[in-house]
Amino acid sequence: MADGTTRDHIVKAADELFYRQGYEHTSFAHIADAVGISRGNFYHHFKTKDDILGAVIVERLANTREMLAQWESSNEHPFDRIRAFIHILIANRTEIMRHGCPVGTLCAELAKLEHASQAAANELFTLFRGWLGRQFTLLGREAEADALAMHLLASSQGVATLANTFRDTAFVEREVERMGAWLAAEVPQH
Amino acid sequence: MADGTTRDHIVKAADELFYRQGYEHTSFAHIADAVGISRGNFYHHFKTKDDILGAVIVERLANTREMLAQWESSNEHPFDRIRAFIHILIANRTEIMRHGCPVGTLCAELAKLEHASQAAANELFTLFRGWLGRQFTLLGREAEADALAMHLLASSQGVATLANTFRDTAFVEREVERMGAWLAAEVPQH
DNA sequence: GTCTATACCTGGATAGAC
DNA sequence: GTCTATCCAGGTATAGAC
Repeated sequence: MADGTTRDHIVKAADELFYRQGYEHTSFAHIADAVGISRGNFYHHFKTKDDILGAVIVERLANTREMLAQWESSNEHPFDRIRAFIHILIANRTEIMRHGCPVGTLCAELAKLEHASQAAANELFTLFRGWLGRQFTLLGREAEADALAMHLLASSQGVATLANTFRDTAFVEREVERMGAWLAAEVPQH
Repeated sequence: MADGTTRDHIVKAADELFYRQGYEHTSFAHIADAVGISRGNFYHHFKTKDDILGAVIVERLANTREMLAQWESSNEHPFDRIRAFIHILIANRTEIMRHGCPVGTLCAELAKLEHASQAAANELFTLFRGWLGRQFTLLGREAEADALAMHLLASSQGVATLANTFRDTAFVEREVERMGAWLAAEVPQH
């Protein structure tokens, strides 16, 4: 997202507000206040609120792809790449304890709304799933790569949900430790 | 909930709709249609929409306590009781794949809304947490009982979230299998 | 490209008849 | 205890001036 344009500011503000407050609960007034524009001005940039959500998801997909590429380029060994994935629970723990996982909570909300952008949002999970699966394949676990990827995704989602409910830092650290041990046991050839 | 009264019907319908559509997305019109009463009639039974949510949570807490007592009375050994907990992922898999876990998704939504009933909803998780912890204590894992309970809760939440996203029955069965294996490894003295 | 003003609707909530 | 009628706030969306 090239910084500067009003459209970009709208997407950025909407992204944060959708994460913190939920999509449905966030009104144009909220976004307008955050960006510092008038409500009427939205419709020069987007036709509907759903369009803003669509742009937010496109933005998140791009950011996610970039993050995965980053983890890949800065970690030679797939084992360390997967550890980088696990580590986001620690790196983002403050935000996760406050608002949950941005991917999981968005997909859950859109599922309840039976929203048209549900499939697009689910693609966020699919990105992680595919990427993790490829790392497990590289580690010689080709046959179970997808199952291992799904298990790791599920583990991180569960930690995020309970971290959000109980706001317990020690719990998050303990579970991250456990996930690291699980990973080491699954790919001992490291 | 004694069957029969209009108030009970409202709570029951609201419970289901809050689960399927989310709390905020469910309007009085939705509930009125489901129960077959007029909108104005609500206010004879409840002062506000929040009051309906409060009644729904009270109802869910009672049902949960009953379910836990049931698992306890119909399973002599704590190991089997914990297995009963894990098994709800299988028993309720159709609903979970459609709408997620009723506890996890409600707590997540209320957290985003910063809703006054957040603490009451979180108590649902606390019921499971305490009950599971007591079972692990009975199994001789007193020191780590709460951590084991939290881990199991997190596992089931993660499975529910991804089941909701990907609607994959095989995934749920695989993860339940895995949870059973984990349990057997944690309490081998069974 | 941004603003103000406003239309239109939905949703929660109230009043009062029956 | 249930209904109809209605109020009011807030939310999305539009029109049109600047």
